Amino acid sequence: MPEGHTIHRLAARHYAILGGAQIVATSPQGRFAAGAQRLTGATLTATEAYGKHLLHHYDGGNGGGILHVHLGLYGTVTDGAGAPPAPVGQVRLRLVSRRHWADLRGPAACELLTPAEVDALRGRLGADPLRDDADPDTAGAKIRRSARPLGVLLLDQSIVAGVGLVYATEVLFRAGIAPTRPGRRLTADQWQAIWGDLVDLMRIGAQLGRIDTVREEHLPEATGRPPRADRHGGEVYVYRRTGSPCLCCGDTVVLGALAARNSYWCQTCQPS
DNA sequence: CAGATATGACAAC
DNA sequence: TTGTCCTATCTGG
Repeated sequence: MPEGHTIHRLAARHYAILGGAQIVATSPQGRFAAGAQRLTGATLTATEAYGKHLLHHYDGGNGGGILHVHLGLYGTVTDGAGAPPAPVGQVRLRLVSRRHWADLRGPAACELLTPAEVDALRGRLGADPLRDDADPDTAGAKIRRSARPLGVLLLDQSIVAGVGLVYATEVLFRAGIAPTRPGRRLTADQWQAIWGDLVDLMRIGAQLGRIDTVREEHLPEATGRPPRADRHGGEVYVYRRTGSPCLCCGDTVVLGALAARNSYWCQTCQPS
């Protein structure tokens, strides 16, 4: 779940259900007890997302502050209306207002930051396709200057913030470029196309709440193949489809390893 | 029920 | 590059 679209969606969702309300925070698991204590009685005044980082701004209470959450690989958030249910599993943080509740499990980061620390966090993040203040030109310059493979560069959060393995994999398929190609072999036009596609895809992802990258016009007409639900919830061309036929040309999707992370591509549709 | 797996990131060799 | 963090879910026996 947790690529940038999920985090932006959570920021909006949390403001919708908890914004402007006084919060009672607890840490049923215990690992964020001190932080929950500080948030209790505070009002959630704003939420925002930078890449894969979620921020809640709290005023008042026992100190308030800025809550920083990074879901990492396993983190999840659930929420609901009315009184919260008995905690199930390892709930790091539970936020409760008069009308709603939200539970956080398994985050890589759950901490309170000062404004200066938030500035530092922003400073080490690159262009976020889901933010209006993104600077794609700087990101493009870094990529087109690098010898590292595109499959690695697109995952570098200091270059592009919020893109994860699924979006990086799929946007390169849609661009017809192998993830092994060095960044410096990318033309300015190709970067523009990739950036624009990331903006489109991630906006759709934030709206739908899942990653869906397959375009009807790409599919072989004759098959009439129904959408294939993948574990991450949407439909994709090559992500985690190792050994299966490419949806466009029928060639076998291959799996590689770039900088200790998997990469998937079609060697026919995506020449190096 | 044990084991493998996962959309991430960082430290340590 | 490898190991570690952290949790839920899915797989096979």
